[in-house]
Amino acid sequence: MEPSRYRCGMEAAVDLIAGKWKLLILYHLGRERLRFAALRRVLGDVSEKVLAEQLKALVADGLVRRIDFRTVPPHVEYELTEFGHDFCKSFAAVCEWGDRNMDRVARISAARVREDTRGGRKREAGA
Amino acid sequence: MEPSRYRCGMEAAVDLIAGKWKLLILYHLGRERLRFAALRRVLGDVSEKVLAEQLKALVADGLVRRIDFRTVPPHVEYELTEFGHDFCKSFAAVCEWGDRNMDRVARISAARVREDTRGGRKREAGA
DNA sequence: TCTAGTACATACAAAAATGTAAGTGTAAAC
DNA sequence: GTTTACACTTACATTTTTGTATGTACTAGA
Repeated sequence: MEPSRYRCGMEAAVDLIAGKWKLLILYHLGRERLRFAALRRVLGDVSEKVLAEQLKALVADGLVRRIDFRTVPPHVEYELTEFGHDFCKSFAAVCEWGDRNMDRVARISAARVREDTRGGRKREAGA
Repeated sequence: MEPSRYRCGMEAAVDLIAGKWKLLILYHLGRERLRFAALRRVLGDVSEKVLAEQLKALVADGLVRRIDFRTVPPHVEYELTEFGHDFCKSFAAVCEWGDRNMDRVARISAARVREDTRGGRKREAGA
């Protein structure tokens, strides 16, 4: 009944950060402890539903800790666990790379959109 | 008409590796130049369609180079560009982290599946 | 001749991720 | 007393991603 063993560490890491928000969430929580609404603001355009789901998953995976002040109206903060911090640190170089190459990546991204906009040309080879 | 600017380098990086295969593809190509079928084998269970799509995107993004020997039957090899290599290097620490924590992550992943199978129960502990 | 292998493309189906809109209960600010 | 804010949840719709099956043009090997 052994679950899937990864072929390399990268597969394990990818398993934890799948999706387009988790890495960003970890990144921001790595810098400061944040409340739900504050986290949403720094992320830009996540819906509440998606953010709640992602956070729940990160908490379940042991990367993030949820701190509930049990007040009303609610006050909840999120922070990284030790495990989460350790993981997050391994992404420091990625973040720096992104900072250095931001403009280039933005151009790549923009070019991608342009490709999509023009109709993709398709060639009919045979009948 | 400036396209969206990223708020941080991490967003830019995420934009390039979105999906669950690209990071793995970059990782493997970072170690050796590979043919399509060989890459598929090291990745494990990608379908040809998906791999072809991902590779096309990576090539379009300038991270991977496609080398076509123009023979028949076809012989094509894929390798990282300089840009791709540079990016890939920034993930070295992530990979190492994954290697060190592989077992723990495997357990987390397994627990996730079990949760899904049984009815999910929720309990929270205060601060 | 039949099979297997190469590197894909294409039509289609299914699954997963994401988004939208509304609701919940309370309380402080206006 | 109405609005705003908090941290969500739920139902639902849409988008994106992933997978399946098949076809292509060709050749080397059995």
